[in-house]
Amino acid sequence: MPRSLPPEPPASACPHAGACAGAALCRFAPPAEQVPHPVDLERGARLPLAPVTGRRCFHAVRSGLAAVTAAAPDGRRQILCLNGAGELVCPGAPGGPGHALEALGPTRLCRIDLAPHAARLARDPAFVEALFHEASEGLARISERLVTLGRRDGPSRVAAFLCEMAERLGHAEGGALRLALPMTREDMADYLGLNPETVSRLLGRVRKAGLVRFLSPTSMEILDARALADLADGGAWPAAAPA
Amino acid sequence: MPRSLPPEPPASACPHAGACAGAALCRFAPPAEQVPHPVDLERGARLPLAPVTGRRCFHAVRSGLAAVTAAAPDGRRQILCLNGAGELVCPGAPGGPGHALEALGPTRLCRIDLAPHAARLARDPAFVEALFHEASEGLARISERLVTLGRRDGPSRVAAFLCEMAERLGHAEGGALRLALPMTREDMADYLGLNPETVSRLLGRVRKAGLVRFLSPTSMEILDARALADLADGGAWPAAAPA
DNA sequence: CGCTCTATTGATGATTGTCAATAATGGTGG
DNA sequence: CCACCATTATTGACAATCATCAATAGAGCG
Repeated sequence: MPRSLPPEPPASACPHAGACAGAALCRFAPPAEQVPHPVDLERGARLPLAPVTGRRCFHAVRSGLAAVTAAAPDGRRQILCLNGAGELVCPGAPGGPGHALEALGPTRLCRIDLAPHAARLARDPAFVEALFHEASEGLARISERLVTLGRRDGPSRVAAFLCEMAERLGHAEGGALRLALPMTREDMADYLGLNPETVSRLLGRVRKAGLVRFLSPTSMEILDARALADLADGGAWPAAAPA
Repeated sequence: MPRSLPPEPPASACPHAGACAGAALCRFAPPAEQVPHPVDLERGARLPLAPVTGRRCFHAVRSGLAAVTAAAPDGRRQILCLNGAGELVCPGAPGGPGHALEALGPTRLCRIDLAPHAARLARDPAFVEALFHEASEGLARISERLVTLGRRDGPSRVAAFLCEMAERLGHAEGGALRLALPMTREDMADYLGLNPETVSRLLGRVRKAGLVRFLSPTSMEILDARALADLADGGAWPAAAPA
């Protein structure tokens, strides 16, 4: 699995014959441009995010998992947002030095280059409205994350993370909710403002409490989503499961 | 001073005869609407931020200091962004329960209600572009803050905060850079993801190191902006000043 | 002048980070 | 198919940071 691309979602409203998954911006490309521009990245591959190109060239995640990352002053990485299959990488995201779009696993992107049509599109209210809508969504998501990093402790962050990812990327599998996250503990730490050892410890506690079951370090089943949500909201740990 | 409004900046490009300070959106209001809609708030006053109104009704800060706040699951407050005189409260900011625009001191806002013209403006690319531009700016600022909360320790957060506010709200005064912040330690703590006692301690350390001088708890002079910037970027503390 | 809210400071504990060692995983090549 | 290797994950010990509780001091406002 690791060397090959993960499965792709079904075709969507995107005119690129399903090549771009749910890219709200594809429809503004003229028919001649409506062909997929797939970009395959392997884990760790980074695409620089320049402020200029960010408004003319967009990426939709077709499969895999991509992260918009920033560098702290001391060089450490902070993941600003995660985008799974079917999501558009937030337009208006900050670009510049230190910022990049990074693949966390084997990832296929659909590149939407609207630069040749920038002049025309800038006068298309529907296009700019779509742009604003996406930026607005991104703002709402990152605001939620700011609250998480500013006001939640470790257990709450990890629980909230699992809930969020389960909702966005999980899929039912024999009655249980299965979640395959192509992320290392370090990736999670960089997303949550913790360090990898702490993430590992907290995932261990969540496992021992019987809230999740690990099939591998990156694949798990959510056993008690309710308790997880409670924990995310500052609730207490449930008693450890007997088994 | 506390009961009266702080001084206002000079008139800007805003057509409201300088009533709105630098509001990029004012110019889209028809002439009949180009009269000030001042809203005076005293410290602690909160305006609910609904997702719907957020796109039709905007606020520019004419004087004072306003904060977009969110509530953590446990009820604690997290300040998402600060807006001083001359700044437009970020459009596209998330609304909904727990979110509000709160005055941190006596504050006068200029309310820009474009709801009656929403239909027309939605078809004006220049308007939507201005909206996207503002949302994009907000996204860049909040991303920077996410890095701060996720990857900076207390001293670095406080130093970065002082640098940021000095740049945005400070004014030269007899060779020194003076900064009057209408914020309590608790406000700063809610902005920085710390608690008030920690903020107080860290400000004390910054003071003892000779980087700032306090004229009152909310008014200070930046004595060594360079050392402050170094500290914000993870540098070491300079030796304590003799005096 | 006194009152209330805010700020400071101290003592203490909990959480998290750091360093280090071991175990497990996943991929590679024999 | 199995052994090997590099990377990742886990776990422990310890230190540093930050939060909490509490008491005192100071500021702003009536």
